[in-house]
Amino acid sequence: MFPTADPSQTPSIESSLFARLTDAEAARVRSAARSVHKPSGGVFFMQGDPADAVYQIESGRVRLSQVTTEGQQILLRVIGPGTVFGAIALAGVDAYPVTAEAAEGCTVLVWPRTALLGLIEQMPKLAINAIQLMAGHVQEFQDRFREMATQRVERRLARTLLRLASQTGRKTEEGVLIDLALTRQDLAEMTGTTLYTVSRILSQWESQGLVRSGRERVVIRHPHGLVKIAEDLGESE
Amino acid sequence: MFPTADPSQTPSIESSLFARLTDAEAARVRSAARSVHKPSGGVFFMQGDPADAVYQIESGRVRLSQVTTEGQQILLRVIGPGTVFGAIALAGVDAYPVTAEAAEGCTVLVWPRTALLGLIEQMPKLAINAIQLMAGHVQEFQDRFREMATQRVERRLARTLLRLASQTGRKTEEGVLIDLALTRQDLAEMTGTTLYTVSRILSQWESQGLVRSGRERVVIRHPHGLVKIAEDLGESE
DNA sequence: GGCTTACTTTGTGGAAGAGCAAAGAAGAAA
DNA sequence: TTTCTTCTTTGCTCTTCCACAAAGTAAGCC
Repeated sequence: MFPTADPSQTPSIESSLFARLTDAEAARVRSAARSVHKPSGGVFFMQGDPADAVYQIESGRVRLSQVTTEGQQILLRVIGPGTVFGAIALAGVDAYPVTAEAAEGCTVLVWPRTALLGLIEQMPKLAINAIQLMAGHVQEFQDRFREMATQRVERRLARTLLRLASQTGRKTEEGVLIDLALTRQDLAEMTGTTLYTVSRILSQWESQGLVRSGRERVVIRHPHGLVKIAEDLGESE
Repeated sequence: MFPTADPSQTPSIESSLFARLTDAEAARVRSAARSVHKPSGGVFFMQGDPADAVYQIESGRVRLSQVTTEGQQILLRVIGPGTVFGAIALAGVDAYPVTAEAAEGCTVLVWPRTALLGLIEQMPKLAINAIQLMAGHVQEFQDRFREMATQRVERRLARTLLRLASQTGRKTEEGVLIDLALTRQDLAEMTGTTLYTVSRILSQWESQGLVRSGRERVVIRHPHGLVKIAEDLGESE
């Protein structure tokens, strides 16, 4: 009942590169990578850097953001263990379109682009996995684009929180805690609004008992209420 | 100077499935498809249909649209010859997330999902091509998402028109004619606004001599002016 | 503790754009 | 031709949301 069965809600498949590989194959893929650690704030790559490696998170969280030509920043996603990023390198694009930085201490696997391409040549299942990965992203951004085009801020914010909760939420006795140091500014960038509007909406929700929020912290006390807002169920249960 | 060198402008690579295949390989891939014709308005697949085939346009134009749970429609893209669509079927997703219909009489190549997957197993280059295809879409929608989140309607509309012009525009003595029967409603759905706002902006541009617009018709008379709006170059140059 | 810094809240004003209504074109059909 | 339908324009109102300002609050550091 919580992340809902709404078809438009991004399913967050996060099919790893290793899906449906045999143990031996997985080991082989794994051994082509090296493990790297970054402290909080460390940068994996910057927007514009040559796209020459693919990453998978072992532990920690990574922020993917983008800066517009006018200098406005937006936060595309915050991802956690198991998630692949930088897969665009497989497509022979010259530069990463986003910046990836460690939101906390992170350990990641890194494959040099050419190594992974070589493996794909020999292991079609790996290619299918990569395609699935990409397809998931296409869907996610198509959905978010549509959301952005058709829905109002309050609803988008509700969705952002629900997405974050389902990805990295942790149950506490108070509710689902979003276990990331996200400022109002960050939430605003993810939702496509301003920090002021985020603050106002959260205050309103707090007065309704839906959430409890503090500095860089949001606890969802009544997920069902947020889902109602996210899907505009009006007053029907 | 026209479609611009702005990095955020979607490059529209449209790398076909056939890129970098030898003639023999291309012929083999080609022979796994059957050619199908649809009259204008014909539907290739509906949002929600089982995703069991991949398409490439030989001639004509195809509209890809999506309907939200509330019944709002948006027009994601209008694509032309050479463009692949329905590639999501490769990812083993159960249903197409969009509806594809012929905007005019269309001839397309159709690959059954399983056939193409079989070919991919034997032809790694094909897999890479598919990955490239997907990666292009990820970038496109990431860009459009960012655009939507950070930019105002006027600029988004300018970009929409420039994109359409570069894809399907035809030079006339009056300017670049967008050679598609797109209503104000269609443009609004692509841009993420209302038909009223589109109409107003076009009127304004017309009075400035930038475009000439009529029923389901837009001629860009002064592309550079639109580019200026799309990129907010102010009065420079 | 007090000081500094970063984050958050809230008030106010204003602009962008949505939404409705109604009238005007442009095709299509009869 | 006239009629019908669809698309477009424009005026008006109203909501949403942005933007700035200023004060409040929490965290880190000396």
